[in-house]
Amino acid sequence: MPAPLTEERNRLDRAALLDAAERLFYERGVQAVGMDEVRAVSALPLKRIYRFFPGKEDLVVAVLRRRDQRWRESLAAFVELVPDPRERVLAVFDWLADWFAEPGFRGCAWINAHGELGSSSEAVLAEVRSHKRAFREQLAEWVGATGAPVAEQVFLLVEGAIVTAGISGDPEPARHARAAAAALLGMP
Amino acid sequence: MPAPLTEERNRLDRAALLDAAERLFYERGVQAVGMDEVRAVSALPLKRIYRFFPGKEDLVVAVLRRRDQRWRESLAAFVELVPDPRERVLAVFDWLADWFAEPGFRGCAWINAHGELGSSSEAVLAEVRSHKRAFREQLAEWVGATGAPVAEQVFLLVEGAIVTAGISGDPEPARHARAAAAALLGMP
DNA sequence: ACGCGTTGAGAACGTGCGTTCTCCAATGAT
DNA sequence: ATCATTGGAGAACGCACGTTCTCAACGCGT
Repeated sequence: MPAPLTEERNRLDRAALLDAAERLFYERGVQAVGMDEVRAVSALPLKRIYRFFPGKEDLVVAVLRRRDQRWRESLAAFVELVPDPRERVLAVFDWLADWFAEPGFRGCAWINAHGELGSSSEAVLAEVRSHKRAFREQLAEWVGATGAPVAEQVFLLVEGAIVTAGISGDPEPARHARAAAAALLGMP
Repeated sequence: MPAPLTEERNRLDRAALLDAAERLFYERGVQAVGMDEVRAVSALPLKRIYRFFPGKEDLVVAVLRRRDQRWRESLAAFVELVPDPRERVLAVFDWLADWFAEPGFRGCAWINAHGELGSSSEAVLAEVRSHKRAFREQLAEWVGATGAPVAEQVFLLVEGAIVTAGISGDPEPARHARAAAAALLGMP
């Protein structure tokens, strides 16, 4: 019964591949990273990489999709510890502040991918829009629970904060966006 | 005295080159456009292009710099027609709404360039930061004139609206951001 | 122990990039 | 008219990419 062993190894290697690709793509951009570098960092034969994903575009999409899961789950796990609806919305910005302060933070992976590939890869564009839609709905539920009809506005603050922190390299936008969200929620 | 004629032709050709490059880079991304395509669209010999700009990176920076001038001047000309300070700030979002609705709108050229080249080109990164700083200061003056200390928050709303409109292809974020700005300015 | 199908490691391939070089026509001074 | 110099048009170069191919080593059923 080597079959289960093979499957287990597949799972691990696939994860290692996505780890390597995600790190490289996020740090340096998709087009600036060659498949050979992905191979070197993942320590997987090129042949096996192309068995997992038939082309680079598929790898990019898979990276974004897995990151979407992790990113939104991590955010949800953090903010849902906060019981009060309005404080819960503000906790989103506390989570952002922690994220912005992480070493190697370089803005939103989906926005970056959109700028780089949004016009040339239909699949990447769809994945970016899917992530943004999912996050927007997630956020809209939390904001909706406060009773204030400002979900879209809070979403724009989050997006602005991520982009600005990514470009400036400064986590400060999280605090300003938090203050703005508090005002919109009627918390003086 | 062919010198003045030559200079005039240089000015025109340089403008045609920047026009071609700006259109191509914005529509399809910088890395997706080859210098040969810039040559074809600008109808200039490659040799002359490389006389104007020693490398593609210099061309990219020049495109961003000229666009920054045009973009901020156009915005200022629009909003400074409005005398009332608070209405003037809201006019920024009306200008954004018009921009978002233009055919071929594909988000913020500087944010896109940052996602694509921010980690590999120091010169592009500096140009992007310079544009964002200049715009932020411009906006801070207009917001400052209202007396409300919310310049940074309004800036984040603008950035969020641009990014979101660029990804979704929908100009609606301008209206939501406008409503949020009005609330922050204390306009019920 | 022994074939035999599968895998790993990396060379090879075709393509397209940014950049430079070649060559010839046009121009302007003598 | 001639000749030196410039500038245009595009071929050529070197390189790096995504992808595919080669071939030796290995594992497993018999």
